[in-house]
Amino acid sequence: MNTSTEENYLKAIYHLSLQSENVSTNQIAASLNTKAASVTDMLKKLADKELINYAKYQGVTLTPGGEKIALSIVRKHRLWEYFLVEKLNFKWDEVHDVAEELEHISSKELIDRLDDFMGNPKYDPHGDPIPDCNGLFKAHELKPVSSLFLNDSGIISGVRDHSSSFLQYLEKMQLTIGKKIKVAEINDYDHSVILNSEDKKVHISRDVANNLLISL
Amino acid sequence: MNTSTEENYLKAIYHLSLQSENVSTNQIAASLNTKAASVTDMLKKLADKELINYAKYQGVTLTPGGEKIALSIVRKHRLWEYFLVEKLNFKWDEVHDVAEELEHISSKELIDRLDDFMGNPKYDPHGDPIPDCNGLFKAHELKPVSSLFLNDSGIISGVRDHSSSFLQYLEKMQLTIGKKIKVAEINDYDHSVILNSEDKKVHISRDVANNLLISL
DNA sequence: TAAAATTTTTAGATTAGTCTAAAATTATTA
DNA sequence: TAATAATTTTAGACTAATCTAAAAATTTTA
Repeated sequence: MNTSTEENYLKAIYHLSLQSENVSTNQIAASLNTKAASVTDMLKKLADKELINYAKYQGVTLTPGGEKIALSIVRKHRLWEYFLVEKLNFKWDEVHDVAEELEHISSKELIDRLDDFMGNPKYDPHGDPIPDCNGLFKAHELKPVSSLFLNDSGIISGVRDHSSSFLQYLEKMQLTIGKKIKVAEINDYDHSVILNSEDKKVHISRDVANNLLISL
Repeated sequence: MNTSTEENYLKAIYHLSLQSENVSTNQIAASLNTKAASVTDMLKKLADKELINYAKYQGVTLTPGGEKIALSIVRKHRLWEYFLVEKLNFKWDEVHDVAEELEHISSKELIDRLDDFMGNPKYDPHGDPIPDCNGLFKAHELKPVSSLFLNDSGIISGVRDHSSSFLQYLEKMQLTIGKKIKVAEINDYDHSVILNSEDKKVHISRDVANNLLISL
């Protein structure tokens, strides 16, 4: 078994790997709110366990074993988020911290039964795909609202920013997962966008448009 | 906040306190599968935090603050056990270890919502009372089968031994929570007991009779 | 391409929890 | 009640994870 801390490092490396091939010590330190020196120590430990490929100064990648563990943590995190929202009526901006704790409960039996109990959901409350018990998942084909052209339309299916302030903002604007939207206007000057959603016009900034993801 | 380890010590002291007024270092060591020296270290720490009353060589008791924390852990443990059995179809002998992990999830909001989700159950799958969100609970008035006389009857409402081997044995004998039983025969020689349960006779040893609890 | 800036690693401490072995205290019993 | 036994505490060491400060390596830039 691995410690929660090791699991958190593997998960962080997994998420960072989706952006850049080789993940740097500083990137990991930033994402875990820790110091580079601490990261180096842990990288040595994870490399000894053959969970990451690590060469001094060269950054890291996950080995297949490390990725398997990372995916099991992601699976647990997303299934617990789904449970909190769908069964316990938490709001989508309230679940992250609790799921960060729950994801380290080790029982595989527990998580597989929880998955069945909820009907094997494919996406969590933020639209992120939930790996199945073998670590497999199919991601939506998502693009940011900012990449759409005038009169393009789509369905809100995910977010790039998971911060509660962003999620609360979307909630207030009624731009939540599943809503159908259409681009009514694009402002050339500041790249803000006016959307049509359920017969109402919603004006969002370039930043928001960049972090709001659509499927067609 | 306290660490999981501190919580485990407080919980152990709480359970041991139900048996004997002052709890000894060795009792705690045995119940946590650790060594007396480790316990002494932790007792100092808990005393510094004013969670226990501790005088060298004299054993410990919980302070009101320590008891409050212990009860919150017991509440979480029992509610999670109820969830595992009632919602996820675990058997009553399979839930202990998972609940030992889940009881350390810190969110009070989570556990109070879980409580509501399940309809605020009063007893866990082993018949132990579940403290409410203020730490209050009413215990069943329970007595062991071994204390009954011929032709006495009652309802199986709890167990003294929580080991999975004992629980599995009861399951096999169909002596589970809620079953009505009547003492059909008491063997003077070995104190074994023959029970009538649902028109069937069940023969149990003195040991089993001692660990099986009845309400009238 | 050499100097400067940045990133990463090493060295050495610190904290929480644990351990063994030895010393101190308390309890038992003869 | 003095010797013995049992329990408890202290002393000193170890592991996991973290930190600061300094050294080493890499990258940037002029």
